[in-house]
Amino acid sequence: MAPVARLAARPPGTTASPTADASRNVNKNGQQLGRKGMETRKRLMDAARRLLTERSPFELTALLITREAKAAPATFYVYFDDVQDVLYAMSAEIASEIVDLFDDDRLLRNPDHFFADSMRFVRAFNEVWDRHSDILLYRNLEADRGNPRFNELRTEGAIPVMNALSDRIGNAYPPNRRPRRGAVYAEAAVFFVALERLAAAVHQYPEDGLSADDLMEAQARILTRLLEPR
DNA sequence: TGGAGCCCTATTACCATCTG
DNA sequence: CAGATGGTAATAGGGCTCCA
Repeated sequence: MAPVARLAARPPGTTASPTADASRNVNKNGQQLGRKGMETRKRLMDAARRLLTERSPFELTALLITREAKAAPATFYVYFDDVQDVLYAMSAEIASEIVDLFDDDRLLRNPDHFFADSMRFVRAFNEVWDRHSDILLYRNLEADRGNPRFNELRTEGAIPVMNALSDRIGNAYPPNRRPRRGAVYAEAAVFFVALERLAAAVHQYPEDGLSADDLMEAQARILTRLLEPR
C-alpha cells in the first residue's frame, strides 16, 4: 500500500522537482548539451522507443539501443548511466502528458456535463496508457519495488491530477458538511489508483475479461457519483 | 567442473566538429 | 583560433552458455 500512502502524504499544491528536466540539458560528463548533443540523446531515446514495440523493457540493452540508433556503445554512456536511466527519461516525458489532461480548468466543473466530462477524462487517461503502457508499467513496477527515483516520478505525475480531482470532489459537499481536506484527498486517491490499475490491466490483458469500454464507462459513472452534490 | 568463446557493460583516451 | 562539445575505437572485465 506504499504508493497510496506516498501519494496522500504529499501536501496538495506541491510542485514537481526540476530534477528530470534539468538532467535533459547536461550530459553525464557535466557538459552543457548543444544542438548535436540534444539530437543524439533524442536519437537514442527514439531507438529505445522503437525497440520497445517488440521487446520488453527488461530485454533492452545499451548495445541494442546504440545499434538501433546507429551510434557507438560509448556514446550511450555519454547521455545515460544505464538502460534504466533511458527508461526513466522516457517515463519523465510521459508524466507531463497526464498532467496536461487538466489543462482545461472547466473540466468536471459543470454538473450538466459531469458524466460526459468524466468519460472524456477517463478516455484521455486511458489513451495515454494506450500509447505508453510498456513504459508506464515499467515505471510503476520500479516504484512498487521501492525504487525512490521512479516512485517520485509516479508521485509527481499523480499529484496534479489528484489535486484537480480532490478540488472537484470537495465541491460536491455542502460547505457545512465538507469533510476535512485529507479525507477528500483520500477519495481522489482511491479513485485515481483504481483508474491507473485498470488502465494497466486492460493494456496488459486486452483480450481477457471485461472490455475496456465497459471499464471506462464504469469509471466515468463512479467519478460522476463522486462529483454529484451530496 | 572448468575452460573457451561470446556478448555485454562500462571506461578511457583521443580525434573530430562546432561555436563564439 | 581556442575552448567547448560530440563521437568512437580500443579495451578490461563480468556473466552466460556450451561442450568435453
